[in-house]
Parts: sequence; C-alpha cells; structure tokens
Amino acid sequence: MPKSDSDQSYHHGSLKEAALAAVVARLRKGEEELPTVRELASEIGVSHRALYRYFTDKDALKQAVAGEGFALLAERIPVGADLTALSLIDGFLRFAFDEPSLYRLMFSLRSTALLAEPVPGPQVRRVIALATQAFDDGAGEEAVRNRVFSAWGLAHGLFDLWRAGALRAASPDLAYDFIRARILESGLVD
Amino acid sequence: MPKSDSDQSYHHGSLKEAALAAVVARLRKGEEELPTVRELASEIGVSHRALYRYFTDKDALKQAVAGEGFALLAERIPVGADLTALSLIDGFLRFAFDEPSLYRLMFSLRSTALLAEPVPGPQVRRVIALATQAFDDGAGEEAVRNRVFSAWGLAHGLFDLWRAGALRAASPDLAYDFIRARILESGLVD
DNA sequence: TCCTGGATGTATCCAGTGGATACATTTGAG
DNA sequence: CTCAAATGTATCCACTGGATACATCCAGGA
Repeated sequence: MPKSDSDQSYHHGSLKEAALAAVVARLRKGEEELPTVRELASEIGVSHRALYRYFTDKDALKQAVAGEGFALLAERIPVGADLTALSLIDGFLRFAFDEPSLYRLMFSLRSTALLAEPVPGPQVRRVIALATQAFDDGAGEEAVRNRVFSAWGLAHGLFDLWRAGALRAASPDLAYDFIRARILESGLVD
Repeated sequence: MPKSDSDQSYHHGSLKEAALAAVVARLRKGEEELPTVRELASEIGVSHRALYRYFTDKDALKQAVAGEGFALLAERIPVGADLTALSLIDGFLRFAFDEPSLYRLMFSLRSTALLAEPVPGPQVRRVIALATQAFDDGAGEEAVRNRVFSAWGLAHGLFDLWRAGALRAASPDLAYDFIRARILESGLVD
C-alpha cells in the first residue's frame, strides 16, 4: 500500500516509480538530456546515492526510462479493428513529434540495451508485435517483416533527419506533413 | 611550413589538425565515444587546456569531427558519370557500415549544429548537393528533393534501427544486404 | 642585435559527476 | 519483542569540463 505523500518517513516507499515518473515528466517538458542523478534525487527528496539501490548505474536508469517510453508509444497505437498500417504510422509519428526528447532517448540505446530484460525489451517487443499485426496482409511472414521494417525505417529515418536539422522544415507541423506524405507515396501503406 | 615531427618545440604547430586526426582515428578503430579532452591531449602530447584554444568547448570539437566525417563521406560518393542514385546509396551505406561510430557522431548533432559554420555546414551541404545531383532525373525540383529525402531517410533509418539493435541481423553484412534490398524494392532507385 | 607584443601552450584551481564503502534507520516476519 | 533484511544517508574518491593566471615562443621593427 502506498504511503501518503505527506508522510515524511525515512523510507520513500516508491522511489523507483517516483524517479521514473520524474525523469519522464522532465523529458516531456522539453528537457533534452537526462538530469544528473543528484538533481533527480533532490527533486524527489532523497540523497543521490539512494537511487543506486534501484538502478545499478545511470545507464540502467536510462534503459528503464526507455521502457516507459516504449510503453507510452504502445499506448498511442490503436488496438483491434482500429489497428491498421496507417493508424500505426500516425500513432508512431505523433508520439515522436509530441515527445521528441523521450523518443530520442529511446533510440539512443546501444544495441545490447534495446532488447534487455527486464526493460526495455518487453516494451520494445510489444511495439514490434503491434506493427507486425498492423502490416499483416496474409502475405508471407518475411514479406510482412520486410514491410514493417521499411515503414519503420522510413518513418524513423525521416524523423531523425528532421531532428538532426537536415530537413529544414519551417515548423514541426510541416515536417510531420512532409514525412507522412513521403510514407504515403512509398506505397508501403494503403 | 610544418615543423619536423621530431622537433620537440614548445609550440605544437598543427595542434588542431592533430587533434581532429586523432579523434577520427579513434572512432574508426571502433571507439564508440569521443575521448575525454584529457586523454586526447595526452595522446597528442599537450596539456588538456591547449585544445581549448582551438575549440571553444567539447561540442565544438564534436562539430569539427563531424565535419571531417561528412568530408570522408563525400569522398565515398562517385563523381561525374559514375554518380547515380544507386552508386550514391552504396557509397553512403558502405560508409555507415565501415565507420559506424563516426556515422553515429555525425548524426547525433543538434539541429542547430548540423549546418553550423564553419563546420560541419559546408561538408553537409556538399553531400546534399551530390545527392540532389544523383537523383535529378529532370523532374521538378520538389519531386527530386522528395526522392532524395525519402531515400536518405530510408537508408539512415534502417541503418539506425540496426545500430540500435531493432534489426536483429546475424551480421553486419546481412544487415547491409537487408537494407540495400529494402531500398531497391522501394522503387526510389532504378 | 635587441626588444616587444601577440600567439600558443601550461599550471593550477574549481564545482559537479558517477561511483564505492560504511553506517543509520525503518520495517516486517517469527 | 527481536533481529535480520530492506531502505536511505554520509562521506569519500577519481575524473570531468571549465576558468584564470602564467610561461614560452615567434615575428617584426628600431
């Protein structure tokens, strides 16, 4: 049972969750980088060493934040009959443009970290499974996989080029429209 | 006139060039991250503060390294009659797979840094100009630009997904083949 | 030749970082 | 009620990027 917020007890009670929530909130507010461990700890009201009980190092914290990110991404993807290739792409792109800092962190993981257990591997696989379902048109497994990664690669690549500054779009909205148009004309999505 | 290497004079003589070359060499040897300024300085044989005369901060060093990277990328792109959409893509992909650390650094710049003067803006524009030329089939300017960025986005995105670990390819060679196949079947390149 | 001023590199200090170790407090199972 | 485990703290460390003051070298003019 979570203790009341006003309870100034020695034990925080839900330090791990509080830390993840605080980092995600910061990134969603526009912060580009992870806060320092000391900043994060003082925001939560604990010593900077307390966080190392839950995260072996700052990279582990980063992985956990990425896990939250992929979970939030999955929430943007429609389920059931509403899950189509186009609605998937729209959900994906909207997430990327809405939460660019979080998105960037998610895809800045090393290859050994992206599918790591317990985070963010399961959350990543969840997104891939949804994408595979959205693109499954009854063709062979390999053909579906190919289209999933072509579409993912195109969306991710164009977004990242925009983020890096190579796509000199006048506004995020115009960049979004440009990327969506390129995906539609690719023929990968009908 | 450059002084002889054995000349142990107080002034290094070409510290900036030596620093850039050392960083690029490290990245090409497989180092994932930039060295610390102290490591870099000691490798060159100067104090760690000496480098700050040529680079206002470590970010400026990063930009300069990215400039070298884009210049090296441009060298991989054929010129004249050999410059086609396909040969451009091949040169681009080969560079990315040959120098993944350098490639990653180049595209990890902030949007305000990618086109910065004096580096790496000019080198980046050079690559874009070559790509535009390679994809110019006489269609309208906008159509050419659209195809350039679709192809760039697809190549960059698939490579970055592989780098991040989302493309579980058994080997870099298989990843290269996979990405090349997706680009060819996209219809962007003939 | 000498000297002088700017350019180049050094010495030394600083606050902040991630990490390690030892210790204090609280909680809960028996 | 007790005591071991869980949770958080205090304090130390090596290292980082940066700032300031100083040392050395070079080129040009008298």
